[in-house]
Amino acid sequence: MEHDLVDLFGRAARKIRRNQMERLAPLGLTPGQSRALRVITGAEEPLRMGDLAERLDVVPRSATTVVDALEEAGLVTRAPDPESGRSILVMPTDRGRTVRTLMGQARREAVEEVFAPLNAEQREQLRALLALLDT
Amino acid sequence: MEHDLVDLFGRAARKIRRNQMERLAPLGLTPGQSRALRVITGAEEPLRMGDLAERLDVVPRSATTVVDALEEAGLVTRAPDPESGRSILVMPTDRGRTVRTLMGQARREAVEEVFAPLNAEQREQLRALLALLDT
DNA sequence: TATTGTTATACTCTATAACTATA
DNA sequence: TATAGTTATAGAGTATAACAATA
Repeated sequence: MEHDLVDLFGRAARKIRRNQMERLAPLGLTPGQSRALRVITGAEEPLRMGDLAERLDVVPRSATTVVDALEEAGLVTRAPDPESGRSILVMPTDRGRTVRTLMGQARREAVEEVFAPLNAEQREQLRALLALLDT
Repeated sequence: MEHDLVDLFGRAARKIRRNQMERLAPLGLTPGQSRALRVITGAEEPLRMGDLAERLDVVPRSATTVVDALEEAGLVTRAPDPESGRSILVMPTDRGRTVRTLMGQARREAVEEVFAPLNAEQREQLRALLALLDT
């Protein structure tokens, strides 16, 4: 095995990405849209665009693109923030919440497929190590 | 921490990608080009395009793009395979080998920065877990 | 003048499909 | 007809810079 950590990361990331695209396509979602929908439906309060971008770990401009797509698909709506005036709030529609549920199922199947070589203990180990990197 | 394995993977992958782009930019390389140059310079024999694609885990068309860029930068050359006629061999130039060395340095610095939160034992654990996924 | 989000634009990575040349 | 690589094209993700509206 001549692959270093970065290589192995890239290989796993490509595999995950392909799997996600395949599983999410029937729902009309890309992996990035699914991620954003998960954050938006998971938030306790409607999110401002800037906060969404931060949680997604992307620049604000990138959040605009993904919310445009989700809005056009009828899964989220934008509304002016009554408290700010220059902020915009994003919140899920009923359909968005429904799709979010279906998506969760697809996602679990995807995880099961990609991480099949790891047992429960190994997955937890991996999760803990990756969490350390997320700082 | 509300992130699952796939999320954490994505977050780490984005961090690695940003770091690599920054470190490799001074060399005029993208992460994908650097990866290909590493495979090409690391091969014992000149590689056929198809073999390169396979080792990079991409479709042949994607190998064409990256080799185009490396060739234009004077880091690799293409030559017809004397044994096949419809195959094309890719091999590094002297400059390609030089850049490969500089690149190795940049890469080690990048790894050190991104994986700083992990000690040697944890990195080895992570490497082993990721290797299990690479099947 | 600083902040929030968007329009405009570009680049990286990857993929499918159709075509060319060879076998 | 099957294989190797390329041309043509597209879509997903991300980014910087310039701008409008608001504060």
